[in-house]
Amino acid sequence: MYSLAEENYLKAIYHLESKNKGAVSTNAIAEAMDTKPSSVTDMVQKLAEKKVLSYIKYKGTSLTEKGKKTAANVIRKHRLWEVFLVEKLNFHWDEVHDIAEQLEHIHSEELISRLDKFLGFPDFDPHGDPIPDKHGNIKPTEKKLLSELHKNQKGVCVGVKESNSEFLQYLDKKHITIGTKISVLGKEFFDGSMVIQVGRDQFFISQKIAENLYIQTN
Amino acid sequence: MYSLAEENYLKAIYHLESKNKGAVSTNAIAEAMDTKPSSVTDMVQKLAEKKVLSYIKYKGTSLTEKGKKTAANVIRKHRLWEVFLVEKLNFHWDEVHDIAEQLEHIHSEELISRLDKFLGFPDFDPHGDPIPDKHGNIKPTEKKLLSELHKNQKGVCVGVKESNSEFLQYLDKKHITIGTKISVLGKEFFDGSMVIQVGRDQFFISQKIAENLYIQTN
DNA sequence: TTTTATTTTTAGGGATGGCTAAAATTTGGT
DNA sequence: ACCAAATTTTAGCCATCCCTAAAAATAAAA
Ligand SMILES: [Mn+2]
Ligand SMILES: [Mn+2]
Ligand SMILES: [Mn+2]
Ligand SMILES: [Mn+2]
Repeated sequence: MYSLAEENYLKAIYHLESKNKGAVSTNAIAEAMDTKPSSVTDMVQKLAEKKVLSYIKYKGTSLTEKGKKTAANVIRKHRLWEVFLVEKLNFHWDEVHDIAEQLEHIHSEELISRLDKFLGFPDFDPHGDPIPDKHGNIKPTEKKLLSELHKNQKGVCVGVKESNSEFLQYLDKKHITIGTKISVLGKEFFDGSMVIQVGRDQFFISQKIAENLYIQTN
Repeated sequence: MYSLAEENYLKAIYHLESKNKGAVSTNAIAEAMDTKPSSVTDMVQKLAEKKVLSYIKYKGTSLTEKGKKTAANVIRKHRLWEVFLVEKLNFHWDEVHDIAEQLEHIHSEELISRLDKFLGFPDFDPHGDPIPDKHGNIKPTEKKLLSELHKNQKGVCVGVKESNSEFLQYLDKKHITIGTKISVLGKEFFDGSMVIQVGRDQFFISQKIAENLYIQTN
Protein backbone atom coordinates (compact mmCIF):
# COMPACT_ATOMS: atom_id res chain seq x y z
CA MET A 1 0.00 0.00 0.00
CA TYR A 2 1.44 3.36 -1.03
CA SER A 3 0.81 6.76 0.51
CA LEU A 4 -0.88 9.59 -1.34
CA ALA A 5 2.49 11.34 -1.79
CA GLU A 6 4.17 8.17 -3.06
CA GLU A 7 1.40 7.53 -5.57
CA ASN A 8 1.66 11.08 -6.88
CA TYR A 9 5.41 10.76 -7.35
CA LEU A 10 5.04 7.45 -9.17
CA LYS A 11 2.37 8.89 -11.44
CA ALA A 12 4.44 11.98 -12.26
CA ILE A 13 7.56 9.92 -13.00
CA TYR A 14 5.52 7.55 -15.17
CA HIS A 15 4.23 10.43 -17.26
CA LEU A 16 7.68 12.03 -17.57
CA GLU A 17 9.21 8.70 -18.57
CA SER A 18 6.64 8.06 -21.28
CA LYS A 19 7.17 11.52 -22.72
CA ASN A 20 10.92 11.94 -22.61
CA LYS A 21 12.24 8.36 -22.87
CA GLY A 22 15.20 7.65 -20.61
CA ALA A 23 16.02 8.39 -16.97
CA VAL A 24 14.01 11.19 -15.42
CA SER A 25 15.87 14.10 -13.83
CA THR A 26 15.27 15.33 -10.31
CA ASN A 27 14.48 18.82 -11.57
CA ALA A 28 11.91 17.53 -14.05
CA ILE A 29 10.09 15.69 -11.27
CA ALA A 30 10.24 18.76 -9.05
CA GLU A 31 8.73 20.94 -11.75
CA ALA A 32 6.00 18.42 -12.57
CA MET A 33 5.07 18.05 -8.91
CA ASP A 34 5.40 21.76 -8.12
CA THR A 35 7.86 21.03 -5.32
CA LYS A 36 11.57 21.55 -4.61
CA PRO A 37 14.38 19.35 -5.99
CA SER A 38 15.58 18.57 -2.48
CA SER A 39 12.17 17.15 -1.58
CA VAL A 40 12.28 15.02 -4.72
CA THR A 41 15.68 13.59 -3.77
CA ASP A 42 14.29 12.60 -0.36
CA MET A 43 11.27 10.82 -1.82
CA VAL A 44 13.13 9.21 -4.67
CA GLN A 45 15.60 7.66 -2.23
CA LYS A 46 12.70 6.26 -0.24
CA LEU A 47 10.98 4.88 -3.32
CA ALA A 48 14.24 3.28 -4.47
CA GLU A 49 14.38 1.34 -1.18
CA LYS A 50 10.86 0.14 -1.88
CA LYS A 51 12.05 -1.16 -5.28
CA VAL A 52 9.52 0.79 -7.31
CA LEU A 53 12.24 2.74 -9.07
CA SER A 54 15.97 2.64 -9.63
CA TYR A 55 17.95 5.68 -8.69
CA ILE A 56 21.56 6.60 -9.36
CA LYS A 57 22.91 9.68 -7.65
CA TYR A 58 23.11 12.64 -10.02
CA LYS A 59 21.96 10.40 -12.89
CA GLY A 60 18.20 10.35 -12.44
CA THR A 61 15.56 7.68 -11.87
CA SER A 62 13.49 5.22 -13.83
CA LEU A 63 10.56 3.11 -12.69
CA THR A 64 10.92 -0.63 -12.20
CA GLU A 65 8.20 -2.94 -13.55
CA LYS A 66 6.63 -2.85 -10.10
CA GLY A 67 6.68 0.95 -10.14
CA LYS A 68 5.21 1.14 -13.64
CA LYS A 69 2.40 -1.17 -12.70
CA THR A 70 1.60 0.80 -9.57
CA ALA A 71 1.65 4.10 -11.47
CA ALA A 72 -0.51 2.72 -14.28
CA ASN A 73 -3.03 1.56 -11.71
CA VAL A 74 -3.31 5.05 -10.23
CA ILE A 75 -3.75 6.45 -13.75
CA ARG A 76 -6.38 3.77 -14.44
CA LYS A 77 -8.33 4.92 -11.38
CA HIS A 78 -7.97 8.59 -12.31
CA ARG A 79 -9.34 8.04 -15.79
CA LEU A 80 -12.17 5.74 -14.76
CA TRP A 81 -13.32 8.31 -12.22
CA GLU A 82 -13.15 11.01 -14.91
CA VAL A 83 -15.44 8.89 -17.08
CA PHE A 84 -17.81 8.48 -14.14
CA LEU A 85 -17.87 12.23 -13.46
CA VAL A 86 -18.63 13.09 -17.08
CA GLU A 87 -20.89 10.20 -18.08
CA LYS A 88 -22.88 9.73 -14.89
CA LEU A 89 -22.71 13.03 -13.01
CA ASN A 90 -22.79 15.22 -16.15
CA PHE A 91 -19.68 17.18 -15.33
CA HIS A 92 -18.06 19.01 -18.20
CA TRP A 93 -14.74 17.60 -19.44
CA ASP A 94 -12.86 20.64 -18.18
CA GLU A 95 -14.10 20.25 -14.60
CA VAL A 96 -13.15 16.70 -13.71
CA HIS A 97 -9.39 16.60 -13.34
CA ASP A 98 -9.02 18.04 -9.83
CA ILE A 99 -11.73 15.81 -8.38
CA ALA A 100 -10.18 12.77 -10.07
CA GLU A 101 -6.84 13.74 -8.51
CA GLN A 102 -8.43 12.98 -5.16
CA LEU A 103 -10.53 9.98 -6.18
CA GLU A 104 -7.53 8.21 -7.76
CA HIS A 105 -6.15 7.56 -4.25
CA ILE A 106 -9.14 5.59 -2.94
CA HIS A 107 -7.83 2.12 -2.14
CA SER A 108 -10.17 -0.70 -3.19
CA GLU A 109 -9.61 -3.14 -6.03
CA GLU A 110 -13.21 -4.24 -5.81
CA LEU A 111 -14.48 -0.66 -6.10
CA ILE A 112 -12.54 -0.01 -9.30
CA SER A 113 -13.52 -3.33 -10.78
CA ARG A 114 -17.21 -2.58 -10.18
CA LEU A 115 -16.88 1.03 -11.34
CA ASP A 116 -15.27 -0.23 -14.56
CA LYS A 117 -18.22 -2.55 -15.14
CA PHE A 118 -20.76 0.15 -14.22
CA LEU A 119 -19.22 2.43 -16.85
CA GLY A 120 -19.30 -0.30 -19.50
CA PHE A 121 -15.55 -1.01 -19.52
CA PRO A 122 -14.54 2.23 -21.24
CA ASP A 123 -11.29 2.32 -23.26
CA PHE A 124 -10.72 6.07 -23.09
CA ASP A 125 -11.29 8.87 -20.63
CA PRO A 126 -13.18 12.10 -21.47
CA HIS A 127 -10.00 13.66 -22.85
CA GLY A 128 -9.28 10.74 -25.16
CA ASP A 129 -6.55 9.27 -22.97
CA PRO A 130 -6.43 5.46 -22.86
CA ILE A 131 -7.47 3.68 -19.66
CA PRO A 132 -4.91 1.03 -18.58
CA ASP A 133 -6.32 -2.42 -17.84
CA LYS A 134 -6.01 -3.92 -14.37
CA HIS A 135 -2.55 -5.24 -15.18
CA GLY A 136 -1.34 -1.78 -16.14
CA ASN A 137 -1.28 -2.41 -19.88
CA ILE A 138 -2.36 0.27 -22.33
CA LYS A 139 -3.56 -0.63 -25.82
CA PRO A 140 -1.28 1.12 -28.28
CA THR A 141 -3.24 3.44 -30.56
CA GLU A 142 -1.93 5.05 -33.68
CA LYS A 143 -2.77 8.68 -33.27
CA LYS A 144 -0.88 11.76 -34.40
CA LEU A 145 -0.95 15.44 -33.63
CA LEU A 146 -3.09 17.63 -35.87
CA SER A 147 0.07 19.67 -36.47
CA GLU A 148 1.62 16.66 -38.22
CA LEU A 149 -1.11 16.55 -40.89
CA HIS A 150 -0.55 18.08 -44.31
CA LYS A 151 -2.89 20.13 -46.46
CA ASN A 152 -5.99 18.17 -47.56
CA GLN A 153 -5.49 15.42 -44.99
CA LYS A 154 -8.36 14.70 -42.64
CA GLY A 155 -9.09 12.67 -39.54
CA VAL A 156 -11.08 12.35 -36.36
CA CYS A 157 -10.20 14.06 -33.10
CA VAL A 158 -9.40 11.29 -30.59
CA GLY A 159 -7.89 13.22 -27.73
CA VAL A 160 -6.20 16.31 -26.35
CA LYS A 161 -2.56 16.55 -25.26
CA GLU A 162 -2.93 19.24 -22.62
CA SER A 163 -6.28 19.41 -20.92
CA ASN A 164 -6.42 22.64 -19.00
CA SER A 165 -9.74 24.45 -18.76
CA GLU A 166 -8.81 27.32 -21.10
CA PHE A 167 -7.90 24.98 -23.93
CA LEU A 168 -10.94 22.74 -23.47
CA GLN A 169 -13.24 25.76 -23.40
CA TYR A 170 -11.65 27.04 -26.62
CA LEU A 171 -12.40 23.67 -28.22
CA ASP A 172 -16.02 23.85 -27.03
CA LYS A 173 -16.36 27.29 -28.59
CA LYS A 174 -15.15 25.85 -31.89
CA HIS A 175 -17.38 22.76 -31.49
CA ILE A 176 -14.43 20.40 -31.39
CA THR A 177 -14.73 17.38 -29.12
CA ILE A 178 -13.71 13.70 -29.10
CA GLY A 179 -15.09 12.20 -32.32
CA THR A 180 -15.20 15.45 -34.32
CA LYS A 181 -14.07 15.18 -37.99
CA ILE A 182 -11.40 17.70 -38.93
CA SER A 183 -9.98 18.49 -42.41
CA VAL A 184 -6.87 20.54 -43.06
CA LEU A 185 -7.73 23.09 -45.77
CA GLY A 186 -4.47 24.99 -45.60
CA LYS A 187 -1.22 25.09 -43.70
CA GLU A 188 1.24 27.95 -43.34
CA PHE A 189 4.85 26.80 -43.25
CA PHE A 190 6.10 29.98 -41.60
CA ASP A 191 4.27 29.63 -38.27
CA GLY A 192 2.58 26.24 -38.52
CA SER A 193 -0.88 27.77 -38.43
CA MET A 194 -3.73 26.08 -40.29
CA VAL A 195 -7.13 26.65 -41.75
CA ILE A 196 -9.32 23.72 -40.87
CA GLN A 197 -12.87 22.59 -41.53
CA VAL A 198 -15.05 21.43 -38.64
CA GLY A 199 -18.58 20.57 -39.70
CA ARG A 200 -19.67 23.46 -41.91
CA ASP A 201 -17.30 25.93 -40.26
CA GLN A 202 -13.91 26.86 -41.62
CA PHE A 203 -11.50 28.75 -39.44
CA PHE A 204 -7.91 29.56 -38.59
CA ILE A 205 -6.01 27.83 -35.75
CA SER A 206 -2.53 28.50 -34.41
CA GLN A 207 0.24 25.89 -34.28
CA LYS A 208 -0.16 25.76 -30.51
CA ILE A 209 -3.71 24.49 -30.92
CA ALA A 210 -2.70 22.02 -33.63
CA GLU A 211 0.03 20.63 -31.40
CA ASN A 212 -2.43 19.76 -28.67
CA LEU A 213 -5.04 17.85 -30.65
CA TYR A 214 -4.66 14.13 -31.33
CA ILE A 215 -6.04 12.96 -34.65
CA GLN A 216 -6.67 9.49 -36.01
CA THR A 217 -6.39 9.18 -39.77
CA ASN A 218 -7.46 6.05 -41.56
CA MET B 1 -10.66 23.06 4.61
CA TYR B 2 -10.05 20.38 7.22
CA SER B 3 -7.51 17.56 7.12
CA LEU B 4 -8.47 13.91 7.02
CA ALA B 5 -7.54 13.52 10.70
CA GLU B 6 -9.51 16.61 11.72
CA GLU B 7 -12.60 15.43 9.85
CA ASN B 8 -12.41 12.04 11.53
CA TYR B 9 -12.17 13.60 14.97
CA LEU B 10 -15.14 15.89 14.29
CA LYS B 11 -17.19 12.96 13.04
CA ALA B 12 -16.36 10.81 16.06
CA ILE B 13 -17.15 13.60 18.52
CA TYR B 14 -20.42 14.33 16.70
CA HIS B 15 -21.51 10.69 17.07
CA LEU B 16 -20.46 10.52 20.73
CA GLU B 17 -22.29 13.76 21.49
CA SER B 18 -25.52 12.59 19.90
CA LYS B 19 -25.39 9.34 21.84
CA ASN B 20 -24.37 10.44 25.30
CA LYS B 21 -25.66 14.03 25.53
CA GLY B 22 -23.27 16.39 27.26
CA ALA B 23 -19.54 17.09 27.02
CA VAL B 24 -17.49 14.27 25.49
CA SER B 25 -14.56 12.87 27.48
CA THR B 26 -11.04 12.54 26.11
CA ASN B 27 -11.03 8.81 26.84
CA ALA B 28 -14.30 8.29 24.98
CA ILE B 29 -12.87 9.96 21.88
CA ALA B 30 -9.67 7.94 22.17
CA GLU B 31 -11.62 4.69 22.33
CA ALA B 32 -13.89 5.64 19.43
CA MET B 33 -10.93 6.60 17.26
CA ASP B 34 -8.76 3.70 18.36
CA THR B 35 -5.98 6.04 19.45
CA LYS B 36 -4.34 7.23 22.69
CA PRO B 37 -5.82 9.85 25.04
CA SER B 38 -2.67 11.97 24.73
CA SER B 39 -3.14 12.16 20.96
CA VAL B 40 -6.74 13.21 21.51
CA THR B 41 -5.70 16.05 23.83
CA ASP B 42 -3.30 17.33 21.16
CA MET B 43 -5.90 17.33 18.44
CA VAL B 44 -8.71 18.67 20.60
CA GLN B 45 -6.58 21.67 21.57
CA LYS B 46 -5.89 22.35 17.91
CA LEU B 47 -9.57 22.04 16.98
CA ALA B 48 -10.53 24.39 19.83
CA GLU B 49 -8.25 27.04 18.33
CA LYS B 50 -10.07 26.58 15.05
CA LYS B 51 -13.37 27.24 16.85
CA VAL B 52 -15.02 23.99 15.81
CA LEU B 53 -15.31 22.81 19.40
CA SER B 54 -15.07 24.17 22.91
CA TYR B 55 -12.65 22.49 25.24
CA ILE B 56 -12.15 22.89 28.97
CA LYS B 57 -9.14 21.16 30.49
CA TYR B 58 -10.13 17.98 32.33
CA LYS B 59 -13.81 18.70 31.60
CA GLY B 60 -14.25 17.45 28.06
CA THR B 61 -15.26 18.94 24.72
CA SER B 62 -18.40 19.77 22.79
CA LEU B 63 -18.79 20.85 19.18
CA THR B 64 -19.67 24.41 18.27
CA GLU B 65 -22.31 25.03 15.61
CA LYS B 66 -19.51 25.31 13.08
CA GLY B 67 -18.12 21.97 14.24
CA LYS B 68 -21.51 20.27 14.11
CA LYS B 69 -22.12 21.50 10.61
CA THR B 70 -18.70 20.34 9.45
CA ALA B 71 -19.17 16.92 11.04
CA ALA B 72 -22.68 16.53 9.61
CA ASN B 73 -21.31 17.32 6.18
CA VAL B 74 -18.72 14.54 6.44
CA ILE B 75 -21.48 12.16 7.57
CA ARG B 76 -23.64 13.34 4.66
CA LYS B 77 -20.88 12.45 2.24
CA HIS B 78 -20.24 9.08 3.90
CA ARG B 79 -23.89 8.07 3.65
CA LEU B 80 -24.40 9.34 0.11
CA TRP B 81 -21.38 7.33 -1.03
CA GLU B 82 -22.77 4.26 0.76
CA VAL B 83 -26.00 4.66 -1.20
CA PHE B 84 -23.97 4.94 -4.41
CA LEU B 85 -21.98 1.81 -3.64
CA VAL B 86 -25.08 -0.27 -2.89
CA GLU B 87 -27.53 1.16 -5.43
CA LYS B 88 -25.24 1.72 -8.39
CA LEU B 89 -22.28 -0.60 -7.93
CA ASN B 90 -24.30 -3.45 -6.35
CA PHE B 91 -22.17 -3.78 -3.26
CA HIS B 92 -23.76 -5.59 -0.35
CA TRP B 93 -24.70 -3.44 2.66
CA ASP B 94 -22.04 -5.06 4.81
CA GLU B 95 -19.20 -4.20 2.40
CA VAL B 96 -19.53 -0.45 1.96
CA HIS B 97 -18.46 1.16 5.21
CA ASP B 98 -14.68 1.03 4.81
CA ILE B 99 -14.76 2.38 1.27
CA ALA B 100 -17.11 5.19 2.35
CA GLU B 101 -14.65 6.02 5.15
CA GLN B 102 -12.23 7.02 2.40
CA LEU B 103 -14.71 8.60 -0.01
CA GLU B 104 -16.18 10.84 2.71
CA HIS B 105 -12.97 12.92 2.64
CA ILE B 106 -13.14 13.91 -1.04
CA HIS B 107 -13.45 17.69 -1.08
CA SER B 108 -15.96 19.00 -3.64
CA GLU B 109 -19.32 20.56 -2.91
CA GLU B 110 -20.27 20.23 -6.55
CA LEU B 111 -19.45 16.51 -6.59
CA ILE B 112 -21.70 15.78 -3.63
CA SER B 113 -24.49 17.93 -4.97
CA ARG B 114 -24.43 16.06 -8.27
CA LEU B 115 -24.07 12.68 -6.59
CA ASP B 116 -27.10 13.48 -4.45
CA LYS B 117 -29.12 14.26 -7.59
CA PHE B 118 -27.80 11.17 -9.42
CA LEU B 119 -28.99 9.00 -6.52
CA GLY B 120 -32.45 10.63 -6.52
CA PHE B 121 -31.95 12.68 -3.32
CA PRO B 122 -32.06 9.71 -0.93
CA ASP B 123 -33.17 10.31 2.69
CA PHE B 124 -31.52 7.24 4.20
CA ASP B 125 -28.34 5.25 3.68
CA PRO B 126 -28.29 1.45 3.16
CA HIS B 127 -28.30 0.87 6.93
CA GLY B 128 -31.34 3.08 7.50
CA ASP B 129 -29.34 6.03 8.83
CA PRO B 130 -30.64 9.47 7.83
CA ILE B 131 -28.63 11.56 5.35
CA PRO B 132 -28.13 15.14 6.56
CA ASP B 133 -29.03 17.88 4.06
CA LYS B 134 -26.37 20.30 2.80
CA HIS B 135 -26.91 22.53 5.82
CA GLY B 136 -26.23 19.66 8.20
CA ASN B 137 -29.84 19.20 9.29
CA ILE B 138 -31.27 15.74 9.87
CA LYS B 139 -35.00 15.12 9.64
CA PRO B 140 -36.14 13.73 13.00
CA THR B 141 -37.72 10.29 12.61
CA GLU B 142 -39.73 8.47 15.23
CA LYS B 143 -38.16 5.08 15.39
CA LYS B 144 -37.64 2.77 18.34
CA LEU B 145 -35.56 -0.30 19.07
CA LEU B 146 -37.18 -3.67 18.49
CA SER B 147 -36.32 -4.45 22.12
CA GLU B 148 -38.72 -1.70 23.22
CA LEU B 149 -41.72 -3.39 21.57
CA HIS B 150 -44.15 -5.49 23.63
CA LYS B 151 -45.80 -8.80 22.79
CA ASN B 152 -48.13 -8.56 19.79
CA GLN B 153 -46.78 -5.21 18.64
CA LYS B 154 -45.51 -4.99 15.08
CA GLY B 155 -43.62 -2.61 12.84
CA VAL B 156 -41.25 -2.20 9.95
CA CYS B 157 -37.47 -2.43 10.19
CA VAL B 158 -36.09 1.00 9.29
CA GLY B 159 -32.49 0.68 10.31
CA VAL B 160 -29.71 -1.01 12.25
CA LYS B 161 -27.89 0.46 15.24
CA GLU B 162 -24.56 -1.30 14.82
CA SER B 163 -23.65 -2.24 11.30
CA ASN B 164 -20.72 -4.61 11.48
CA SER B 165 -20.51 -7.40 8.92
CA GLU B 166 -21.35 -10.24 11.31
CA PHE B 167 -24.61 -8.61 12.39
CA LEU B 168 -25.65 -7.66 8.86
CA GLN B 169 -24.92 -11.17 7.63
CA TYR B 170 -27.02 -12.60 10.46
CA LEU B 171 -29.89 -10.37 9.34
CA ASP B 172 -29.50 -11.57 5.75
CA LYS B 173 -29.68 -15.17 6.92
CA LYS B 174 -32.96 -14.36 8.67
CA HIS B 175 -34.22 -12.38 5.65
CA ILE B 176 -34.42 -9.15 7.62
CA THR B 177 -33.56 -5.97 5.75
CA ILE B 178 -34.70 -2.34 5.61
CA GLY B 179 -38.48 -2.43 4.99
CA THR B 180 -39.09 -5.91 6.44
CA LYS B 181 -42.27 -6.29 8.55
CA ILE B 182 -41.62 -7.75 11.98
CA SER B 183 -44.18 -8.91 14.60
CA VAL B 184 -43.38 -9.71 18.21
CA LEU B 185 -45.04 -13.04 19.03
CA GLY B 186 -43.54 -13.43 22.46
CA LYS B 187 -41.10 -11.75 24.82
CA GLU B 188 -39.18 -13.21 27.75
CA PHE B 189 -38.79 -10.79 30.64
CA PHE B 190 -35.88 -12.67 32.16
CA ASP B 191 -33.37 -12.13 29.34
CA GLY B 192 -35.21 -9.84 26.93
CA SER B 193 -35.25 -12.50 24.22
CA MET B 194 -38.12 -12.61 21.75
CA VAL B 195 -39.90 -14.82 19.31
CA ILE B 196 -40.69 -12.82 16.20
CA GLN B 197 -42.41 -13.36 12.88
CA VAL B 198 -40.68 -12.35 9.66
CA GLY B 199 -42.69 -13.21 6.55
CA ARG B 200 -43.82 -16.79 7.11
CA ASP B 201 -40.93 -17.63 9.42
CA GLN B 202 -41.12 -17.55 13.20
CA PHE B 203 -37.93 -17.67 15.22
CA PHE B 204 -36.12 -16.78 18.41
CA ILE B 205 -33.84 -13.73 18.71
CA SER B 206 -31.67 -12.62 21.64
CA GLN B 207 -31.97 -9.25 23.35
CA LYS B 208 -28.69 -8.21 21.72
CA ILE B 209 -30.25 -8.56 18.29
CA ALA B 210 -33.45 -6.76 19.38
CA GLU B 211 -31.40 -3.87 20.72
CA ASN B 212 -29.74 -3.28 17.39
CA LEU B 213 -32.80 -3.14 15.12
CA TYR B 214 -34.72 0.09 14.61
CA ILE B 215 -38.45 -0.31 14.10
CA GLN B 216 -41.12 2.11 12.99
CA THR B 217 -44.59 1.39 14.33
CA ASN B 218 -47.69 3.13 13.01
C1' DT C 1 -10.86 13.39 55.26
C1' DT C 2 -7.13 10.94 53.58
C1' DT C 3 -5.70 7.58 50.44
C1' DT C 4 -6.11 5.25 46.15
C1' DA C 5 -7.54 4.71 41.47
C1' DT C 6 -8.80 6.73 37.24
C1' DT C 7 -8.65 10.24 33.94
C1' DT C 8 -6.32 13.69 31.57
C1' DT C 9 -2.50 16.54 30.37
C1' DT C 10 2.36 17.52 29.50
C1' DA C 11 7.03 16.43 28.01
C1' DG C 12 9.70 14.46 24.80
C1' DG C 13 10.21 11.98 20.66
C1' DG C 14 9.36 9.28 15.99
C1' DA C 15 7.72 8.99 11.04
C1' DT C 16 6.27 11.42 6.99
C1' DG C 17 6.72 14.96 3.72
C1' DG C 18 7.72 19.36 3.11
C1' DC C 19 11.26 23.68 3.19
C1' DT C 20 15.94 26.76 2.78
C1' DA C 21 20.81 27.19 2.54
C1' DA C 22 25.07 25.25 1.63
C1' DA C 23 27.98 21.72 -0.38
C1' DA C 24 29.00 18.47 -4.08
C1' DT C 25 28.77 17.04 -8.78
C1' DT C 26 28.01 17.49 -13.55
C1' DT C 27 27.65 20.22 -17.73
C1' DG C 28 28.98 23.82 -20.93
C1' DG C 29 31.62 27.64 -22.63
C1' DT C 30 36.07 29.35 -23.64
C1' DA D 1 41.67 21.82 -19.58
C1' DC D 2 39.66 25.14 -16.79
C1' DC D 3 36.22 28.11 -14.95
C1' DA D 4 31.38 29.25 -14.50
C1' DA D 5 26.73 27.85 -14.48
C1' DA D 6 23.34 24.60 -13.69
C1' DT D 7 21.89 20.54 -11.40
C1' DT D 8 21.59 17.62 -7.56
C1' DT D 9 22.41 16.23 -2.92
C1' DT D 10 23.05 16.93 2.00
C1' DA D 11 22.27 19.18 6.41
C1' DG D 12 19.28 21.10 9.36
C1' DC D 13 14.75 22.59 10.33
C1' DC D 14 9.36 22.80 10.49
C1' DA D 15 4.39 21.03 10.71
C1' DT D 16 1.25 17.24 11.28
C1' DC D 17 -0.24 13.37 13.76
C1' DC D 18 0.89 9.78 16.20
C1' DC D 19 3.36 7.40 20.42
C1' DT D 20 5.26 6.34 25.60
C1' DA D 21 6.28 7.79 30.16
C1' DA D 22 5.65 10.86 33.78
C1' DA D 23 3.09 14.47 36.12
C1' DA D 24 -1.21 16.69 37.41
C1' DA D 25 -6.07 16.78 38.34
C1' DT D 26 -10.29 14.56 39.39
C1' DA D 27 -13.15 10.80 41.16
C1' DA D 28 -13.87 6.97 44.20
C1' DA D 29 -12.94 4.38 48.51
C1' DA D 30 -11.69 3.71 52.95
MN1 LIG E 1 -7.09 14.17 -15.45
MN1 LIG F 1 -8.07 12.77 -18.43
MN1 LIG G 1 -20.78 3.58 7.33
MN1 LIG H 1 -24.22 3.64 7.02
